[in-house]
Amino acid sequence: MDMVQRRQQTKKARLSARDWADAALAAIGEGGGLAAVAVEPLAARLGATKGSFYWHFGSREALIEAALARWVETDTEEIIAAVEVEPDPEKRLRRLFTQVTRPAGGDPLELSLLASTDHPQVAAALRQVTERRIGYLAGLFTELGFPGDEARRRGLMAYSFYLGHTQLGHAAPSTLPSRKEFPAYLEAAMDALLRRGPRSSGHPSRTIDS
Amino acid sequence: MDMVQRRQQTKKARLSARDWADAALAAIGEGGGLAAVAVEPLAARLGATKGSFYWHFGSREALIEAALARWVETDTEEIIAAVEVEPDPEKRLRRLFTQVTRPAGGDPLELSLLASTDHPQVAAALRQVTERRIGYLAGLFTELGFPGDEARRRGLMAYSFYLGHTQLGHAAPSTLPSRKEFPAYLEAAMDALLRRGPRSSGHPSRTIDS
DNA sequence: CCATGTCCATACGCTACCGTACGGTTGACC
DNA sequence: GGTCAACCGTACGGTAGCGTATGGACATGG
Repeated sequence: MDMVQRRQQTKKARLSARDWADAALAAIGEGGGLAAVAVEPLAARLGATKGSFYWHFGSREALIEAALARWVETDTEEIIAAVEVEPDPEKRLRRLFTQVTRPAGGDPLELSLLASTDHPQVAAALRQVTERRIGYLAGLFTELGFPGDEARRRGLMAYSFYLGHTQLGHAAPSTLPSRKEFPAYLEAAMDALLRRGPRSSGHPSRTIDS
Repeated sequence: MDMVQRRQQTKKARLSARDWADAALAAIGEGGGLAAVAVEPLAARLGATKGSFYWHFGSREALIEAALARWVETDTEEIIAAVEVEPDPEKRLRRLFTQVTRPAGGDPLELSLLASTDHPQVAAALRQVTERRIGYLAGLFTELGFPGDEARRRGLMAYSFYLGHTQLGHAAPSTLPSRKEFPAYLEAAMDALLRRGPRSSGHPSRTIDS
């Protein structure tokens, strides 16, 4: 009847602040957006009570802040790092997009955060990762030989496309191409983003081959 | 001191169901998303009480439904109609995007709805306008001479771009081009969407890895 | 074996909101 | 000028969540 037994059976392990932060992120991802970060439901989910929570955190806001901090550093950098192994920048871009845009779905956590911009902490976190990502993309296009302005523009277009696609996958998945048509769709998008051409000087009439 | 005075001073006009629906939409647009549709705050805003509300509507859900219905038919169709006066499809596309993507901001109402997809009614309304808009865009690209598949793809890309841009304008406006750089940015985007190239059918040339 | 700091449960008050009950007002029409 | 239905205010009960108070339980070092 001692504690060793109880720990094994009922996993009554003590909770850490990180446990709460992770639970908060999980809850956000599962639905309801930021509103899902509610102390009492989370406590129930963890098999604990508010008593535990208010020992680790001073308030709900503090939990949100901790969870967001965790998200900012884990989410974006991991993907970038995973893609950086590829030396060729064009292949890197393609790999990035095949990895990050799926025929349906998309990261629900990120979606929920995008949907909670009215909260100042979330807005700040979002600005941070957005700038990081667009910066990375712009760098990619620079590597591909585009001049500064144009690289930035294309980075923006690429990220806008990603954002919109993610949004679509969540709000109207039926409009997205099926799994079979998807490669052609992605290829068309990459094509539009990568093509070089004589713009800004006249009509976009001529089609430039490579 | 009598009622005539009061009516003139304090505009104590009776409220209609539409007044409530409009107030609901306004509240959504101003912040908080769907959560801003709360009976008691709306009542205060209208200078009335719940007693009035529950005479016109059976529940908060009924109000949401009414407000969404109103939004669906007014918002999308108006813009399409306004743009349809232009006969040339390419100019129509450009006009559409210059009208709908601004250097910052974007329709806050639409943003808030996008952020409330967890609510089933909102999800349905969103699906409806999304399909309508993508369909319209695809039709535009068909008019421009693209074959069916490709037109649909470009319509999707165009709408994804729009969605992402709107999202960016709300979540990280500082990343968007300034008012001065904006025309060039939009032009680059139109250019990417409109250019015809050697990849519409068959295999994706040799740009793909291997 | 007991003392102390760590961790947690229980119980409580507070606020914001939904929905209901019911009585009062207003205005059109007879 | 009375009547009836449309319209609205007030008062109430119910729920969900935040934050606080307080008394344990449990481990660990003395």
